[in-house]
Amino acid sequence: MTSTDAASQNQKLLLIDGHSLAFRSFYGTPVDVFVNSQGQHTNAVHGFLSTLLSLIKSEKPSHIVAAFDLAGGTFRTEEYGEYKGGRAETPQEFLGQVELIQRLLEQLNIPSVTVERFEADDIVATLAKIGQQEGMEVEIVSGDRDAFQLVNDTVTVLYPVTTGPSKGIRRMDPAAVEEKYKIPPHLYPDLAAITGEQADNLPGVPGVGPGFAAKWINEYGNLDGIIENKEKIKGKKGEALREHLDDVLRNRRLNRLVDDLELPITLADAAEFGPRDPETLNELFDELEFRSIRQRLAEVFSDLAQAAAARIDISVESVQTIESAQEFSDFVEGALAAITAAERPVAVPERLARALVLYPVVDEDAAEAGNAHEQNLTGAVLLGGARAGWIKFAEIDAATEKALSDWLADENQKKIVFDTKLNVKSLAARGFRLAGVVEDPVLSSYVCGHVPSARRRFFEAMMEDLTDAYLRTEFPKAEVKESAQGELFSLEAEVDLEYVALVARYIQELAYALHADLAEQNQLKLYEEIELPLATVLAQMERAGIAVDSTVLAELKDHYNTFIKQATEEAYRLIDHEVNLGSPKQLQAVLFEELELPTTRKLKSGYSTDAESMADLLTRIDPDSKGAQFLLALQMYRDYTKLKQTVEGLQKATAEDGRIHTTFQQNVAATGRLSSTDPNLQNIPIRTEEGRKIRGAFVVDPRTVDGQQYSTLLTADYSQIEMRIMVHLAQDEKLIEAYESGEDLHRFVGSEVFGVAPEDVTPEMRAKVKAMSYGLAYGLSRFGLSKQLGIPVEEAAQLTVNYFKRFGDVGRFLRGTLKEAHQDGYTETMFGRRRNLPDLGSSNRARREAAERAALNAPIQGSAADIMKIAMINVAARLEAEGLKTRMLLQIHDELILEVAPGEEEAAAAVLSEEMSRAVELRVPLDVQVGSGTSWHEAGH
DNA sequence: GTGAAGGCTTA
DNA sequence: GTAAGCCTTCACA
Repeated sequence: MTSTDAASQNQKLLLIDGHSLAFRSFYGTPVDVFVNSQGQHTNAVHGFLSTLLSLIKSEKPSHIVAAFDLAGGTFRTEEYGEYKGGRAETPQEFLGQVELIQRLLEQLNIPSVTVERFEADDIVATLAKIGQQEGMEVEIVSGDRDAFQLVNDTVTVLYPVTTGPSKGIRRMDPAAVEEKYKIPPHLYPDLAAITGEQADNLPGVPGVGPGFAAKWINEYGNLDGIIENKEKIKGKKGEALREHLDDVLRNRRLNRLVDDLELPITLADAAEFGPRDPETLNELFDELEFRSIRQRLAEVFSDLAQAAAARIDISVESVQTIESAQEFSDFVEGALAAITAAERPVAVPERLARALVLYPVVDEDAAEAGNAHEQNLTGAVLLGGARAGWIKFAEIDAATEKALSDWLADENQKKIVFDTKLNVKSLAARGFRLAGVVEDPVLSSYVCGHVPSARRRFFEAMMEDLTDAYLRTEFPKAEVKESAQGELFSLEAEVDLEYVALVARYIQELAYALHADLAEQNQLKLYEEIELPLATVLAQMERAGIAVDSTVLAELKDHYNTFIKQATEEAYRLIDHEVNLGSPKQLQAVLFEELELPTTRKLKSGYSTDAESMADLLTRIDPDSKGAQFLLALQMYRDYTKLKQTVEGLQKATAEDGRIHTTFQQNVAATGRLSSTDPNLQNIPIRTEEGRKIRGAFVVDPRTVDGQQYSTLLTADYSQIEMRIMVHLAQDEKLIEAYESGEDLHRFVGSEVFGVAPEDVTPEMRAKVKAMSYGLAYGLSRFGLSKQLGIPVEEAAQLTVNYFKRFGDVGRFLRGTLKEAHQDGYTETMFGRRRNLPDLGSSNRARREAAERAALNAPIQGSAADIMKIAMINVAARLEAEGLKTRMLLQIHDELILEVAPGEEEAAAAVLSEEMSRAVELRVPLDVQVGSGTSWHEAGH
């Protein structure tokens, strides 16, 4: 193979018929969504760029050229005045968009070629020929069928289909053309000459379509052959052909593409595409008011840049074992100096230029034996650049431990830590305090929109996913070898130093890439002022846990069990046999076959047996019937089984210290909320009296631990925080006033919507507007509202109309939120937290509408989450600053639970309610309700 | 053992 | 209609 062959081997030339793609994009992208504030429509520009980016990503061209038509005549109009005549006038909204596309292409360094008196097609044909001669693969993006004549083994036409079900790019290779037209591509112009081309205003032979044209071509070889044998063609169609032969010949002259034009560019000019100057490009995007697509563009081109650059090895140079205080300080100094010296794929962000990776290493054996909520540490890896140090806790003297301890607690010694919350806990268990964490990939990736799926929340999976996404390489997995017995076991019992140091190096490179992404997305503030400090607060809460009274739990379990037994026996008696009441499948057989009850809503297989369906069934059947009695027994069985399971879960989760230590997930909820697992303490029952009893088992710790006692539990919750945020964001003066006056909001809204005095608002009216108001924050539809309230859809629709008539600002706010979300592809909370919603662009209606509801809710729910997080940080800081021993234990979205030290009751209540209500200043007051008692049940009253 | 389906709890 | 987590059953490895 010669060197030229090698060079051209992977070269691919992408040719774009600019006007054609612009037009296709115009009709394939909603026109009313893409308008900038100057009133310039930009939908064609957006669609064009979007297609271009997908093509660059999927086709990986080495060269790109766009060809455009010029205004004014071409050699074709000179020959035939009506060529392309009779077209509808260009839509008003399309005007100016081609110029914008050309400016965009210029910024992307993609040549836009025009030639006087010729069309874009001719330029494309010329370039296709040149590319082919150079041995390149050629792909032509064009919605003009004339381009099909260029198709051969190395030239493909990518034909955009912008509407209909088969939306996307159709790849027209020789086989595809032949399949569609039953003739080889080079004969396509012969066929088109006969049938004519409506789009070009070229009439063909009347009554002859592509079927007959193809038949003739196959019979006589080509158009010339047909003309030679024209007398042999019989019937009306033969007659019509002979009559319109001049048209056919003219069509054939006009649809022949010219492939030997003189062009103002060479192929070399097409090879250097990519953003020219980020600032100018951003200015153009600002002008277009495009947001989300910038990210896509950056991704596409950073992929290219990374693929083009030689892959940089992520490796560790040396691992030094640190055994003395002197070695420790020498190492820290050396590692800090090594940061900038190391070779790496990503530049070091300035804020991380003097930060070392801290990677505490878990003792696997001890971890399995000990309790799960704290890891047992065997030592720690420190790393700067490619230099690693290893400190084994068991093998250092007091002076070394002191040096390490001081370094960990010094907030001026900056650290990069993967999972701050976990490591603050683990280090605390060993008596170390951790401060100065400036980067945590768990949190930065979350803020950047990376929400790990439930199954990929563990360390290795996250490292794999983030390494793939940000470093474009593979994360090396821990080695697992087979033992002689064939069992799999990890070799990490004896710490594999080389490996853990390498992991630290990957954490470092991820930190750099993620931190840069944070800065780019303008989210450093949210990250540094909320998420990072919150991690330490949460670590303290998890470490504290909440005390439970195991006697109460045991009694509750017995209590619930008696009802379960009663319900089970009653159910069996009614149907004369046993059945597993926990099995929906078996229940279906009993209810709908044996008892022949009316059917409920359909599921994938069978009919629903859920509580709502059962309640509905009860209203439809004779209350004295066997069926009704069975349903009542089932309801009781379900209610009490659920409660018993909850109690059992809590019993299992109670640690040796008599407390339950939940884990707060800080990086899994799409809106910015926390979640709680192992066990979930955010869904402890409250709505029924029987369920509420479980809250009585959560108590203030009766014991004295390390000389510390506690006297009460203190709870505080925000009242109607999401409604208040909606009113604030919508700036609805009437609702703001209602909140300021301290009036019952739903009563006020009810009086407005139903046009009665506030005192005349009935409970039904109040319930309706309350559901409506909350529905708004959930992106409600009139169908959802009608179902919720059990009223006809028309009444729900009328209610909505009346609501927005009175509170127009709320409607405007919601519409504006949706429009912005569509434009940007994401929503933002008051503090700039983003939620990406790629499904807003889905062609699947159900998915799109679900994304729209999420878009309406995310800014509201997310802002509430932000506010609570700020309050938590401030509460923790105030408690510490005032030297109080009172501590925070739980957060349940809009509620905080504190354990109060004796004598601090008043001070703690003041701190809590003050910090919660002043976490943010809104146009409406943030009411906080406080309660206290010796149990959660009592405090919640 | 694993994963989906169905069901239920919270804010 | 939003956002979560956890339980049991059942079919499949």
